Amino acid sequence: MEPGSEPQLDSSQETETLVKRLAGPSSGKAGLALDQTEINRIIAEASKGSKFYDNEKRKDKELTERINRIKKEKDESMRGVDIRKVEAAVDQLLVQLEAQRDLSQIIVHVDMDAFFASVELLYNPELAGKPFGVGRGVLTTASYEARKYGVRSGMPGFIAKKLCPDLILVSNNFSRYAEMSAKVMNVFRRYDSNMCPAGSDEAYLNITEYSVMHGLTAEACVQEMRKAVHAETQLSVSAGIAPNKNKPNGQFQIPFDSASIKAFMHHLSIRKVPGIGRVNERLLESIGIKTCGDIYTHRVVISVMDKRFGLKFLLQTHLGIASNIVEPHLREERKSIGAERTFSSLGDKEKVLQKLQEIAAELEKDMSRNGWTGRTVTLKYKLDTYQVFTRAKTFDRYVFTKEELYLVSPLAACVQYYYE
DNA sequence: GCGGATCAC
DNA sequence: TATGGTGATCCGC
Repeated sequence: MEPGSEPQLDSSQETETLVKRLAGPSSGKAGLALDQTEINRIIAEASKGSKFYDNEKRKDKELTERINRIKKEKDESMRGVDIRKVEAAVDQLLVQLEAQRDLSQIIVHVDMDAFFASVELLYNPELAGKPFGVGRGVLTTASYEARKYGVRSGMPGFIAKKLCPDLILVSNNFSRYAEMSAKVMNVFRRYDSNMCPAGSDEAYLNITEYSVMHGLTAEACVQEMRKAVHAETQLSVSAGIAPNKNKPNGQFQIPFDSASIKAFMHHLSIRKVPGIGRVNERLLESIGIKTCGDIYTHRVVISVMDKRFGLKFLLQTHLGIASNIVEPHLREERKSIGAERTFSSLGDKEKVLQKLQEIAAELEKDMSRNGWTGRTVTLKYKLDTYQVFTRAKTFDRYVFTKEELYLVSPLAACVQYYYE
């Protein structure tokens, strides 16, 4: 490689991935926007020069380097591999996985349409038909009119305004959302008493029993349930019906047979698979995988690098096989509880310690309300460069008071360290 | 057990 | 001018 030619290549490649990264994790998810390339350019332009931009650039560079290391690792791992033999072994595993496919359960994934925005519309009908975003600082959701401009949840308000100058911004009203969420969840529960909420606006249901008991098809059940939600809350809900929890895209029932499911998966972007985020999308793309169909094509590489890519998971994804067990999270299964806050500026050490005490007090309140406790206390702190650090300490006894959380924890020591 | 990363919502 | 909060999991020490 000529000195001078490589950096050029790197920097142009870096720009493309960086511009995409800056657009945020939920960009390009729904194809509502007119011109995603132009939108991404505007976002990148608005971000340029900020510390946030610099941090994203740093992370993008680190990821690119990681990918280059993995590519090298791949070349080394593939040397001397008996491709036919590995293919045969993987194909054998596919046969085994296919034999375990269970089409007996009717799983429904329900998702409220633009939930927070829809609730705001109920309280303020003036907003109907207008582009608006919910949330100050960072948006929690955007109306469909705003989405046409590329406005997305997780996007800072000032960038959303650049994309859509007429955008109206309204504040979050979390108590309203909680109230409406409870109403909606109660409707869902009538169709599956064991349904599993996934956040405030989503849930998984197993309606097998309900449809048998009422002599209804899955589609009829879901139709009825969606009508009930709308009648009781004026909110609309989309649903995907499948033999497992990997929802089809949008409102849709997939036929309950192996061939149809595999055909559906074939062109599905790997990014749609739960658990494959922006990073894994790039890692998989680097070995030629963009769709779930590509998994089969590249099965030998995945198999040889099983530890990095997870062969079994990807083969199941290729086949469209996923968990079909729906159960609510039990209280005892809770692993952690926390509180965090972002400050625009925090002042001196005394101010920082005071804020830490306030957060510890808030956490104590949350913990005592439900009788939660734990042995490991973790401090997470973010610098104004957006770099995030954690420091944790495990005690030989359970802690729960704010004094313990604050004083007995490593928090104070870390802040001390940062200031000295 | 610790710290960094990734992911979903 | 300016980019969130909560909880879970995995990997490599």
